[in-house]
Amino acid sequence: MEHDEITDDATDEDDQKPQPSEDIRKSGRKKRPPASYSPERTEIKRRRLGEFVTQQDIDKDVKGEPFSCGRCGSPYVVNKRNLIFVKQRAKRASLTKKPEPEVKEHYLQTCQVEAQALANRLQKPEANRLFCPEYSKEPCGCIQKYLKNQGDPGQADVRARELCDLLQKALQLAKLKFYPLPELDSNDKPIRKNARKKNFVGLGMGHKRSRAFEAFVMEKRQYLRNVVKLCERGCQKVLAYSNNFLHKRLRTEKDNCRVVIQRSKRTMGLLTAFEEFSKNKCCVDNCVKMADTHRKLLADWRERARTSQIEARRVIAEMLIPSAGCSKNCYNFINMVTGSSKGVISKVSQQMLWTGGDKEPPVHGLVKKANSIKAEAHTQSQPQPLIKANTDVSAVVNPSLDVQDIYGQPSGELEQVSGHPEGQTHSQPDPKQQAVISPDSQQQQLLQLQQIFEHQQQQLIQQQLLQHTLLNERMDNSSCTAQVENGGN
DNA sequence: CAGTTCAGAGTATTAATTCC
DNA sequence: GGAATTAATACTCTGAACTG
Repeated sequence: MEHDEITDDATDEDDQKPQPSEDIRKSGRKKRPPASYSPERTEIKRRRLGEFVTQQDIDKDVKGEPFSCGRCGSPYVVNKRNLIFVKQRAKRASLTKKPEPEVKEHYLQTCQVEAQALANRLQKPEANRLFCPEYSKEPCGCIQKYLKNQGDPGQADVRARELCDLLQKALQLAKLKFYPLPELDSNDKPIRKNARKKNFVGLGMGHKRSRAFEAFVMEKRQYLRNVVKLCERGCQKVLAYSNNFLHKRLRTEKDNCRVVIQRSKRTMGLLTAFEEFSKNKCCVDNCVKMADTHRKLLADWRERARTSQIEARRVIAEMLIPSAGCSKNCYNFINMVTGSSKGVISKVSQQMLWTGGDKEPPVHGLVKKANSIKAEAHTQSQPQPLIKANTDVSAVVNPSLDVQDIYGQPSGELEQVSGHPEGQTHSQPDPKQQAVISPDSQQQQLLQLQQIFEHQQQQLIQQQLLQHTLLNERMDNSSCTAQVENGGN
């Protein structure tokens, strides 16, 4: 009876043992083989998990030659599963790469020709804007599809006229400004000089769009998105507004940006109330019980997560801090509290693992890029000795180089394994940027980086030793089993 | 249950431009 | 020169479906 209640994990362990003979109890039920709680697994299961277990596997996987760690002598490269993921990802990325510029260009030209033909047919010049330019992996063409393929084909021009009317109205309203325009003469010049100044034109010097345009865009955008089913770029084409028009934070507005971001339950205030938490099941540890005991903490976490994406990541990181060994809040619970998706939680979790518990989120890629461009420009204007010192620094502190050398892996394939993931880059300042940092702080940073690197290396070595030990145990066991079997035969 | 994948959507940045 | 606008681009997040 107790055996039947053993968890799946335990069952997994059970079927790893060789089963010499199927003993039958008096009751007629099969006798279960003795359960082992060691981390052994069956050949099939081990292969499914992507672990490398045989000598054959070892020989195959490292450049076709037997691998041996320069420090600990382990024949393993950290974790083959990660290697496989990296390879698969690289393979998939190559399959889903962006279209060639010529292909995209050709697509846009075709769109323009078709739209021009439509404009001629309708005798509305504005209609030459009526096409969707979006082309990331595949052409979107939402506007074209709506005009050609949806509903009665005979009504295509009716639908085109409808979109064209919206476009005309949008273009008309787009000319209006937030501030009253001065009266113009026949040459489109203000009748009175400095007329705008007298009307007290505020920030933006009269560029700001009118409320009428804003209201029109907001209303019709909903219709185009929800009813006509156009993509965002398609809506922008029809309603003559830009990406920034929606998202740019204006200094002259209280709410900053015009669009209400409706991207998550969190921002929409649709998260589960704390009172309801205990009614939901999250995991075996029942993390949701915290809603009864630590409600203030949860409320604080939720409030912080609501403020920004970056803060949300910090909160997730805090929630992922292990307590009592490796026990930590489950993904479902974190999702309930913060509203963040599993993908993000998973990313943060990985970053925490890679960095040994660094809670700070990585710098946004564009900021990183912009900084490196600025630093590069700055470096070029710096005196030569500083640049040289900088180069040395990069050579010393770049763990990926060293680790890759140790493992003898081809570059690019081990970036995840090498303890130098994307998420970690924030804690390691761009070497190029260090050109502008004083020598003292540079030395301090260098010291910190070296400590981080040493810590990572220790972790890797520990992992390898563990795997080595496990393999030896397995090989011992399997050789024993083989001997027993041979003896039996 | 932890983690991955992927399409679609949102976000952040640059560079050019306009206007005063 | 400063504050607004734009398009283009690249990056990140969400959420559902899926895997092991």
